[in-house]
Order: sequence, then structure tokens, then C-alpha cells
Amino acid sequence: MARTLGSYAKLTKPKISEIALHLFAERGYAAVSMRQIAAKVGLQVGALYNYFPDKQTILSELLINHMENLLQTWHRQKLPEKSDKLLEFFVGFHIEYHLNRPEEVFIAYMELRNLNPDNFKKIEKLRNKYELILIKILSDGVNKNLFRCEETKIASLAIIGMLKEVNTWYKTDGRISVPEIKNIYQQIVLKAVT
Amino acid sequence: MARTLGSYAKLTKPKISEIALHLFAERGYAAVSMRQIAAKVGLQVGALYNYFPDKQTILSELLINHMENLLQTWHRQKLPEKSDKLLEFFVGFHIEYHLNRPEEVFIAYMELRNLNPDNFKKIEKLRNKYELILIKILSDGVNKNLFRCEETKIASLAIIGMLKEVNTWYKTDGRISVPEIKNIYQQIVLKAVT
DNA sequence: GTTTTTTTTGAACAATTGTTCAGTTAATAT
DNA sequence: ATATTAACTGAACAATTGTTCAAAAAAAAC
Repeated sequence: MARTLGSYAKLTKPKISEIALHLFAERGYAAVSMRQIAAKVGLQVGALYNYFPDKQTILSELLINHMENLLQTWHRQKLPEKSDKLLEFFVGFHIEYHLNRPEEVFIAYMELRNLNPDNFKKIEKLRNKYELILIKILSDGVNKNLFRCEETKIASLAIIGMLKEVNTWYKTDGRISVPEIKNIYQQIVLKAVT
Repeated sequence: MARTLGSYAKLTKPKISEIALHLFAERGYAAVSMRQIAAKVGLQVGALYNYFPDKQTILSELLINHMENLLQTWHRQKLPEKSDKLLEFFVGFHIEYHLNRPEEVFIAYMELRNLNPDNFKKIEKLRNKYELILIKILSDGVNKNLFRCEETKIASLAIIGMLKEVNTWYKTDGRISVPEIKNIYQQIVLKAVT
């Protein structure tokens, strides 16, 4: 043996992923060529194929990692017990997590259709897991007579839609700070379900 | 003169627009070729250039027409006077209008970045006009002490975000009817701002 | 220093891209 | 019927696409 097995992917692969993320977010998956990615990494095109079997895999790994990371991070949180506090916490968590990763969030929504059926299903499963977190929070709250909403499933979709919107208008130089945004949305959401 | 001037665009041009709309919505602007559009219309590629100077204009016309149509339709509505009824009406109008045009809505959101700066600005202006409608409804309601929300601008973005989400999950064969959806969202929105 | 393995290059591939345009077809007006 | 013009074809264009691969370079192991 000459080189430590597996060492080759240590640095270059993450760099490719990172640059691909920026480019995909900026111009869209279909509009970015393998040569453009390679050029920004500082490689020739061919070298990319040592790390990814094809273009689509670059995208699918980005999306899958993003969703898995989101779920993992949530499950590492210390959660409040009372339903209203928990819902408030979820809203804050979602906004903060997503505002910190605008590019991942953007392509996770925009480039889904460029996944092959297998990868698409993987992402769908992960999404459902995340949605279920909110649905459970809502239905628990309804059972405890803390919340009042007829369709927890739809309410959860409405809430997630509302939260997602933040990423489309928030700019780091905006006049409103992240804590303020969290506050406003926590109020709106709580009022909406009580 | 032989042919009625201007008559050539009567049938073919709308057909091109319609088919381009379907394809853009299905696969994304960058992933659809002029040849694919031409084939579905039943033409050779070259013929498309009798109706559109370039590919991008097909897209920009779709987006601009969509927004102008939305605004026109709104202004033709008979509006209730009381703020809460008006907000309710807006929510219902938005949901119905957008659910009836899923493809326009989809590309209006997805393909903005493929517009050149000029066309982009046009769309932005039209969007702001639409947002202002909701902002005005909210701030009027606040002034009359019917609504209570601190940031009408953000609240309007939150509401529009919430409403937009409907298009991403609604399927015509779903178990919930459009009137029911309107009802649920009208309740949620009203509760959120009172 | 030599060998072995990892990593990259550089060129090639067939296919596809948006766009142009001279020439052909077809419809209308006279 | 004929002239006029609208509408379309078909081929060509240079550029770019994702992917492959033998050969070269670079790095690590001995």
C-alpha cells in the first residue's frame, strides 16, 4: 500500500460540494456546467469524476446531507415540555437554522425535480419526518386543549410555508434582526393555533 | 397587400406560449430546449423566431402576463368594505386564483433568475404592487383597531408565504376541496392578525 | 531512491445548445 | 389566375454539454 486508503477524498470532495452549492444556488443546477464547477475548484473537468460518478450525484448528496443535518440538529436540542413553549421553540429553531443556510435551503426547494426517482424518494422521506415533528407538536397541543385547529396536517403545512418565506426576503443587512423576526413569527404562529 | 398584417401571430404564438409554459413548469427553463418546444408545437426550431426574438422572451412574456393578469383580476373584484371581511376575501381570492394556475405560479417563482435585469425589474414592480394590496388591507385594519400586528410589512410577507405554500401540496384529487382550504386559511390568517 | 498508489491532466467523444437565414410552401387579395 | 406576402423548412453555425480514459504527475510507503 502506498497511500492511506480513502485519503484522497478528504479535501477535494468537500471543496467540490461547497463550490457546487454556491453555483447551483446562484444559477440553478441545469445552468451550471461541470467545467464551471471544476474551474472554480481549480481542476480540470475529468478530475471531478474521481469524487462523483455524475453531475446529479453532486446535487443529491447536497440535498440529502442538508435534510439529514436538519433532523440531527433538531434531535440534539433540549426541548421544552409545554406544547405552546415547544411550538415557539420549533418556530425559532426553524427560522434560525434556515436563515443560517440560505443556499442549501434554496436548492433544496428549487432543484428537487433534477433528482432521479430514487434520490427523490429519499428526500421526500426526510421531509416527511421533519413535517411530522410539527404535526405532532400541534396535535399534542390540540389533545391537551392548548391549541385549537381543525386540520393539524394543513396547519403544519401552512406554518412551514410561512416560515420558509423568511428566507426569500431576509437580508443580513436588513433593518430587522433575527431575534426580532423569530419573535414576530412566534407570535403569529401561536395566535394562529390558539 | 396580400395577407392581413399581423394575422400570423393569431394562433401560433399563443400555442408556443402555452406549450413553453407546460415544459418550463415540468422541467425548468434551462432544461428545455427550443427544439423541444418547437417539436411539441409541431414546427421546426427556426419558426419560433418569427414570434419571439429569443428564448428568454418566451419566459419573460409568460411571467409578465401572469402578474398583470393577477392584478387586473383583483381590481375587477367587488370588494367588501370591513377590514376583516376584506382580508378574508383577499385570502380566498389568492388561493383560488393561484390554485387555478399552478404552472404560471410555479415558474413565476422558480425562473425569476433567468430574466435579464430589465425584465426582472418589471416583474419586481408588479410583485410589489400586489404585496401592497395586502399591506394596505392590514394597515387599514390596524388603524381601525380591527387588527393587531406590529409589522404589517412582515405580516403580509408571512401571509403570502403561507398562501403560496398551498400550491405546493394541493392536488386536485386531494381529500380537501378548494372551499374547505379557503376556509381553513381564512381562519388561520384572521386569527394571526387579531 | 525506488516502487506503488493516488490524483490530475488533456484530449477526445457524440450529442445538444441557441440562433440565423436563404429558400420553399401556402394562403390571401386582387 | 397571378402577384404578394406570411409562415415555415431544413440545413448550417460555432459553442457548449456530460462523460470517458490513457497517460502524466505527485505523493506516500518502503
